[in-house]
Amino acid sequence: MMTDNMMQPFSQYKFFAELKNAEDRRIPSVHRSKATIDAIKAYILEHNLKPGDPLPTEVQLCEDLGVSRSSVREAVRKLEALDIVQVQQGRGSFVGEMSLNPMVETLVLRYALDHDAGAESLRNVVSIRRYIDLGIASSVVREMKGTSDPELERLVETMITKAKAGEQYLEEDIAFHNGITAYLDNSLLDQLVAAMWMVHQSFIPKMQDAIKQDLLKTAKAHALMLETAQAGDEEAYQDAVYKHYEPLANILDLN
Amino acid sequence: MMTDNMMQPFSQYKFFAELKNAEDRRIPSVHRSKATIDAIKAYILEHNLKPGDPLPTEVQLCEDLGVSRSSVREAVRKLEALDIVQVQQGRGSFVGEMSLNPMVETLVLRYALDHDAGAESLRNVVSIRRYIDLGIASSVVREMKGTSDPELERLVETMITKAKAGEQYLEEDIAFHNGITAYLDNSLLDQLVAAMWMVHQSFIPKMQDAIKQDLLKTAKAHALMLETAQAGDEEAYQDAVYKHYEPLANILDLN
DNA sequence: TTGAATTTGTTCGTATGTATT
DNA sequence: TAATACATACGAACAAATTCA
Repeated sequence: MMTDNMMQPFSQYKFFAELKNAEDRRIPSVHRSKATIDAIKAYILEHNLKPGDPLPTEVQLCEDLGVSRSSVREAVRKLEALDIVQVQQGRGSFVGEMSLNPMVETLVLRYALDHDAGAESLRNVVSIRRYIDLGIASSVVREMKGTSDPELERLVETMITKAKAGEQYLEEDIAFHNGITAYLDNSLLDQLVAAMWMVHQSFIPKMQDAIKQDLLKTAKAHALMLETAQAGDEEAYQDAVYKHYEPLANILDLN
Repeated sequence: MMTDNMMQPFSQYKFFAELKNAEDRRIPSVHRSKATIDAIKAYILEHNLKPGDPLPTEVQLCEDLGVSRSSVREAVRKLEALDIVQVQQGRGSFVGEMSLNPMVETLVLRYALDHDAGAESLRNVVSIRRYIDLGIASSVVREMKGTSDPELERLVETMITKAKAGEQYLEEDIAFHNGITAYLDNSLLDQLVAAMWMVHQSFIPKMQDAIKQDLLKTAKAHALMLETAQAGDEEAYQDAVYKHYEPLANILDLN
C-alpha cells in the first residue's frame, strides 16, 4: 500500500523533463492543479532556487503552463500550506522555508480531535521527545565533553530562577533543547525537536496546575543534563533525561 | 480528565464561536482564505468528525460562511495539502487522515534542492533514524524480551534471502522497522519512523550501487536486532542498531 | 443502459486591496 | 499623489466524475 505512495515523490519530477523537451506541451485538461504543483516544484528544482528567491508571478505561470489563473492560485495555495511557497500580497510569491510548521499545525488539530484518545496522543508526543533525547545521548556527550557553554548555563539559571518564582519558562526550555541539539549539526533534527516541543506545548496549558509543582524539578533536570554532558558521562546523561521527563511521565503514565 | 481542557490551546478557533453568536457576522473582506480555513477546522472540531467523515459541500460552505466558491476552494486546497481534508471529484470532501505524508513530500523536495548539500541532508535523515532506533532501545528490549514474533522472523528471512540474490527489500525493510515500533504502542512514532524511512529511501536510487554490496550486512543486522531484543539485551541491541547503519554511516561519513 | 441530479474541476471577466516606485 | 505591478476575491458558466433512479 505504501509502495505506490512511496515512489511518488520521486517520479513526479519526471514531468518537468518532459516539459523541457516539448516547450509547448500543455497540461492535461483534468486535475491540472496537481500537474501545476509539480510544474512549480520542477521550476524551483530546475532553477535551483533557495528560500526567499522570487517565483514567477501568477500571470506568468498561467502563460507558461497554459492554465487559468484559478488553477495556478489553487496550486500555489497547496504549496503555501506546505511552506514550500510564501505568498505576499502586492509583492509576489517566493520560495518558502519548507519547515515542519505545517506538520505541527496538523498534529495539533489531529490530536485535539478525539477527546478520548487525547491523553494518549500527548503521551505519544512526549514519548517521542524522550526517545530522541535518549537516542542522541551518546553523540551529545561525545560532542559536549569538556566544553563549556555560557548561553546554555544562562538558560539553566533563568529556568531555575523562574521555577522558584512559580513562573513558566517556555522560551528558555525550547532554547535549551535546541542548544543541545545544535551540537549535533543536524538542522532537520533541530526542527523536529522544536516541532515536537511545540505540539507538546500546545497541550500544556490545560495541565499547568498539574505540572506547576514540578517546574523546579524539571528545571534542575536541565541543569543536570548540561553538567553530565559536559562531564562526558553518557549514562548519567540518560538518567538526567529520565529525570527531565519524570513529572510528565507520572502524569501521562509513561513507562 | 483533560478532555475538555484539551480545547484550550485552540483559541485560534474563537472565530467560529463568534460566528455562531452572530449569524450575520461575515468574514473580513481580505484574507478570507485563512479565516475560512479556521472555520472548516472549527467545523471538524465542533462536530467531532473523524477521518473519512463527510464535510459540507462547497456550495454549503459558501452559504454558511458567506464567502465565494473560489475562497472556499482555496481554503479546501490548503487543508487538502495538509491531509486534513480529502477531496474526491463528483463525490465531495471528507476529513483526511492527517498523516505525515505532506511532511515527507516537503522534505524530499527540500533535500533535493541543493545538490551540493544533498549528501548532508541525507545524512541528517539517516542520523535521525539512528537516533530514534537508539533511543527506543531500552523500551523495545523491555517489551520484546522473552517474546517470539513469527512475522518479524519471516521478514528477516526474506531480507537475507533477497540480499543473497542481490535484490532490494524495501517493503520488508520498512515492515520490519514498523514491526519493531509496533511494540511501543505509539502510532505517531510509527508514522514518524515510516516518514523518515520514506524520505531516506527516496534518495537511495542515487546510491544504489554503493550500498548494493552491503545489502547482506544490513539484512543480517536486522536479524541481530530481533535476536538481541528478544534476548532482552539492551546493549547488544544498540550495537546491532549501529551495525545496521554502519554501511550507510561509512558512505555518509556519520560519526 | 440511460439519463438526470449532485458535486467537484476549470475557465474567464471584473473589481478591489496592497506594496512599490 | 499617482501609476504600476501584483495578489485577493467574486460570480457565472461549462466540463468531468460520481451516484442513483
